[in-house]
Amino acid sequence: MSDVERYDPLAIEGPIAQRWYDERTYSLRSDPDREPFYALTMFPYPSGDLHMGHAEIFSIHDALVRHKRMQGFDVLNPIGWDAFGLPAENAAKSRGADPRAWTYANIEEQLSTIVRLGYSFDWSTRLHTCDPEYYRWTQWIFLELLDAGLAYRREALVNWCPGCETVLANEQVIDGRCERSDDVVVRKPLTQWFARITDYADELLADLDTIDWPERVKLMQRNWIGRSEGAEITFKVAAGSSSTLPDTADEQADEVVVYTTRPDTIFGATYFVFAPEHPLVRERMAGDADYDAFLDAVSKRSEIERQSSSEDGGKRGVRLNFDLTNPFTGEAIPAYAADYVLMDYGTGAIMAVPVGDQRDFDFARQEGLEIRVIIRPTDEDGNLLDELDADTMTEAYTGPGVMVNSGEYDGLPYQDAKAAIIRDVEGKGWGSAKVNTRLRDWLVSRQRSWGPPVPVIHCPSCGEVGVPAEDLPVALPDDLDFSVSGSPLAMHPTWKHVPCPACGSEDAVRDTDTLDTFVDSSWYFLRFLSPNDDERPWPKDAADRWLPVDQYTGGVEHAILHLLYARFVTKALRDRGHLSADEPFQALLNQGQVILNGAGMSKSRGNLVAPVEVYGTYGADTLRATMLFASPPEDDIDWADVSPAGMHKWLSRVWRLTTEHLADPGEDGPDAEVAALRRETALAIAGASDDYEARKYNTAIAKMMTLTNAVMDAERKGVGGAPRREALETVLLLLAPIAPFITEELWRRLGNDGSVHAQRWPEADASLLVQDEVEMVVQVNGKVRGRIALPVGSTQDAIEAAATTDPNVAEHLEGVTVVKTIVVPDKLVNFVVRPA
RNA sequence: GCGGGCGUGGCGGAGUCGGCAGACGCGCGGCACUCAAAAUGCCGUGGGGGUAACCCCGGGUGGGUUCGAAUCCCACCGCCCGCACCA
Repeated sequence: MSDVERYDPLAIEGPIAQRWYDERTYSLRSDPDREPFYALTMFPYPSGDLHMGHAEIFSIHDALVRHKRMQGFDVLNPIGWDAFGLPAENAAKSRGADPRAWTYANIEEQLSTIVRLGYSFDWSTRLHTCDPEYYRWTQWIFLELLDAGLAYRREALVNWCPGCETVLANEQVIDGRCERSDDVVVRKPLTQWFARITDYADELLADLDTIDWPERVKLMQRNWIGRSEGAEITFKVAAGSSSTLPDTADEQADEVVVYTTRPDTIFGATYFVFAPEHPLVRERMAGDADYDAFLDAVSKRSEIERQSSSEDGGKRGVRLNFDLTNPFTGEAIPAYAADYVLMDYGTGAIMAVPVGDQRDFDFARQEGLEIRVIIRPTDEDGNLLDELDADTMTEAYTGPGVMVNSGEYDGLPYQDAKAAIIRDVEGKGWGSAKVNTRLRDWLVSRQRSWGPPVPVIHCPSCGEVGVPAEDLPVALPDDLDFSVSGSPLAMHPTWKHVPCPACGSEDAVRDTDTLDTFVDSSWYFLRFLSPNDDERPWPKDAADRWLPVDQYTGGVEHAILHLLYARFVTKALRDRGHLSADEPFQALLNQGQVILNGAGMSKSRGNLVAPVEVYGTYGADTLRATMLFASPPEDDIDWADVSPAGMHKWLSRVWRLTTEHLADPGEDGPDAEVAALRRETALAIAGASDDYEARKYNTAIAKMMTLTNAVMDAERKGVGGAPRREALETVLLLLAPIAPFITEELWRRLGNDGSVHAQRWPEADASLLVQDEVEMVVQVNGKVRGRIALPVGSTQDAIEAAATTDPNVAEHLEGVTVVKTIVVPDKLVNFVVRPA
């Protein structure tokens, strides 16, 4: 044993990695005869060196990619960096670093680790979103949206993060806090750029059914879109309302539209609620001290406080100085303003039905308002249940029922009443059916400066003018002062002053906001199709060949943000004629996290395990294989539970078995043992192939381990020569996508031509998989009492006969009566007995 | 509160069209090699009983369906994730 070379991964891996990089070994062949396969992993943000999370996702992704290549696919496997964003700017602010230099230094560091770990990206596709050659086209996409009417600027109550000094999209606010900095977000009225993602809400919802994504991600998107069907109904301000205003308000102001998903409950609307900031309320309550105090209190409260007030059930509101008329009952009902109605959903006003809505119920109880029963509960089948009692009920009733106290609708099941009332509302001109979504338009502008400038010029006479395509990119100046508070770009002394492209006015200024990083990443998978093309963002025929991405891998943290935006941008670009795909990513895999002792690894916790600690000791193959063997890709990996040392031991065994075989191939050995090993080889191929298809790399590795165990077992029984070589080569082929270095090195040492990674994926010899004899289990009353060996396809009679000859089975059949015999061919036989 | 998912050895996990529970590995114990250790290899390893053949128990808990349940159904317990006043 001492005469063969030991497995020394640190010696063999580096040179191979460097060669793959230098020779661009994995650059796309783009062979039209091969079936295309677009494999994409979420491109990294260059925050520093690669961490364990990157290593895991890349290890999963690379196993998939290398397997697909061996299967003969023309694999597009690009890599780039999501290189714009706030950390670079923060580094500039806190330590005076140049954001560009900081970013590129981090990219180089990550790149060298990626190369070292043997991930087979196509380096010719490399891009960075902060390069002018890239963001030129990000700006072009914004102008496409602008031209299509899908980008617009308006004032809105938006989320402002004081820490980041910028606005945020709704999707970036988690529990009232900034998803980046964790600062409490405040609501401010500001004029901002939005993308009209709500135009695509229905399609974004419907097309979820066409893509192969984890159900929970699809569910999260469905919930986020939040589609609901209901009606908009107009309520009039009641005549004789105690308005303190002179009766000069125009007619429009005397009507209020509400959105409701339960028009059927309108006879139970006993009061009315406006959002505190509702314009009609502002107008009619102007000068009212109580209202002003209320509005002031509400606007000062953060989202967090609003939520905590909902937890204790408290809702704050004030009675307004007018009533509204319920169009169906003709009754005047009191109007309130309350913080539980939101200005930016529906119409900012609701009809309150306390009997059927928990929030309305809570508020009614709190304010002593009438709760009117207009529904008689039923079960799912329409059978009547006990009547509700407004005085004693403790919560709203939201289940099925039939209408009562609802005029001509009495007796109708609630769904029928909903349809009938919507019909009548439309007939009488009081409103119409309406679909609403929770999804709001995507706020894309940011008051930061390490991002693509919004390519718009504001002209005093022409208004908002898109920068002409030939003037792109609108480049960032090199001399931004990041030490200022606020936006460095806006503070720059000269940059924003340009003549208007339309009229030439010298008073025009550039928009000084930048586009959010999620705009950069909403289309990068398209730029990968022709990253160096300076004529166009991508060729349409390439998009049609490669899209949608066949397999996308990445973290579930992007379940809504990035994935929703990319879907929207894809659909918008499709409608502009730039591509044909309806969806960007056909299949999605969310890998689990790498954690330590049950807690996420993070710098702040101080529990980071750096990849280099593993590959610096055991090599990249061990790091990669350890991650894949630990669990299925979707599951979290607790680094405290895994054993790189154990994986290294097995890889060393593969090395030793192969090098020992080379040193002394030996003879084939006894026929029966040769047959057994060849069968194990075929089983490993069949099993591992299925596992690769199911992306269960942990069990695929287990099958390779079983085969190496079989090789050692066979060796003890005198098997060497060709059968052993075949088994060992099989291990190398099956392992190549997971541990690319050791397999490459051993494949070469075995004297084979070419790279192991250029081989065809092995196919199992089907004739070796079929057996002519099977072991069957014999049960008595469902308990295993024996095993018998029988030819495959034995008849029931033969099986029963053989089963009863087993001594232990016979013993259990003694003194009892067999009442039934269950035979599952080639699997088991079960005698059902009872005492005689 | 609403929605979704998951509970299998000391550990990671296999097995889930109902049909041999615990593949594979880690850890642990024993043995071989060695002066010794490391490395490597071999044997064992869910719990209990038995010299053994074997027997009993065992899949979060409790029920149910079935010849047969980790797998299907119901209830409960625990954990994880998402959403959270969206009318």
